[in-house]
Amino acid sequence: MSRREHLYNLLKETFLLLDDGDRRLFSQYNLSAPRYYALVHILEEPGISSSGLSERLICDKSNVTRIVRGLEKQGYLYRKPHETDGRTQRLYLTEKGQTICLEIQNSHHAYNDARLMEIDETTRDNLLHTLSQLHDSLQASLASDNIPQNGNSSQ
Amino acid sequence: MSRREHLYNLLKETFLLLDDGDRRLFSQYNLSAPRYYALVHILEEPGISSSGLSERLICDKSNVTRIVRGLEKQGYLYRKPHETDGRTQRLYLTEKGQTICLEIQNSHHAYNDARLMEIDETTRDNLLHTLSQLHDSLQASLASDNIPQNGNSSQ
DNA sequence: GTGATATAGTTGATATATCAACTGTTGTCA
DNA sequence: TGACAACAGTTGATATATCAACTATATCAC
Repeated sequence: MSRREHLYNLLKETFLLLDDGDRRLFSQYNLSAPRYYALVHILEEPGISSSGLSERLICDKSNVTRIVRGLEKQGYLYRKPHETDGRTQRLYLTEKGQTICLEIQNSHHAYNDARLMEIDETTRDNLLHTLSQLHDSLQASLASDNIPQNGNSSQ
Repeated sequence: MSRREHLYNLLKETFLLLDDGDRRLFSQYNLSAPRYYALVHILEEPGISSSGLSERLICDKSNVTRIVRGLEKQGYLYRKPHETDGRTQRLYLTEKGQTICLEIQNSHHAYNDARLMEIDETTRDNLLHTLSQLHDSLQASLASDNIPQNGNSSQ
């Protein structure tokens, strides 16, 4: 396996490890990751619309419809029609929703601290720096739509 | 935002950029990432069982049932009952399946080379090294089931 | 050999994700 | 003002993912 292929696999696996830990953490509170992040965004911007939320969650708005419905059923948020725009609904956390969101935020931060404190500070700074470079370069390459084309588009 | 929180977000975003590029690449061939990786594993180990495949894909075997069904419908694989074990089915790629899998593998490798060649070699080696440390440390921490417990399991 | 147990694979329920199509509302502009 | 485009949100179809429950076969223990 080439060095670059190795780096690719390492990045994916490292993410999956982080993600798996997150999933386990959130599930202790009977929440999925998407539902938790929806709560966080509404906490940061009470009254946000579904469209606004879909931009922040970087997902389709139809997905937000369903996530919001679930959180509403759990009693963590409620909707109010927009004062002037009849198309829009504003999203707010209930008290229960605020409480649980803050609680999970705390334990998530603590968890991240614990997980990422295992490696020493020099390594961490180093990683931060080099990863930033890769991140920016990937972002630039995606923005320029730099995906290899295949000639014979096999259906 | 703390340095550790920053590193966490950076890792997630970098992965998402890689993943988004992958998704776009595979979709040029009318395949999803899970279907593509299923093909790769069957190519590497012809005759593998669904259970074996679910271990390699790290997902539930019921998920494999559905992915295999889709690939069968696309004409990329076929099943044969196991010679001695009546419970097991063996999975094989059709010629069409082999062809497309090899084709995508090539363009995926080329794509990875291109994406990851943007950063210079020193940075890449450095990243590889530090990321390895983090990866191993995360793996160890997950293995020891090191997830913060919440006292009041709010349901 | 038979009875308990484990394994392989499927199905059903549900959540998440996308895309396409649709309903209403708002905004534009001629 | 009245047609038309843009936008907000929902629903339906489909794919992916999990878990629980089930069938059928295999294996182990006695």
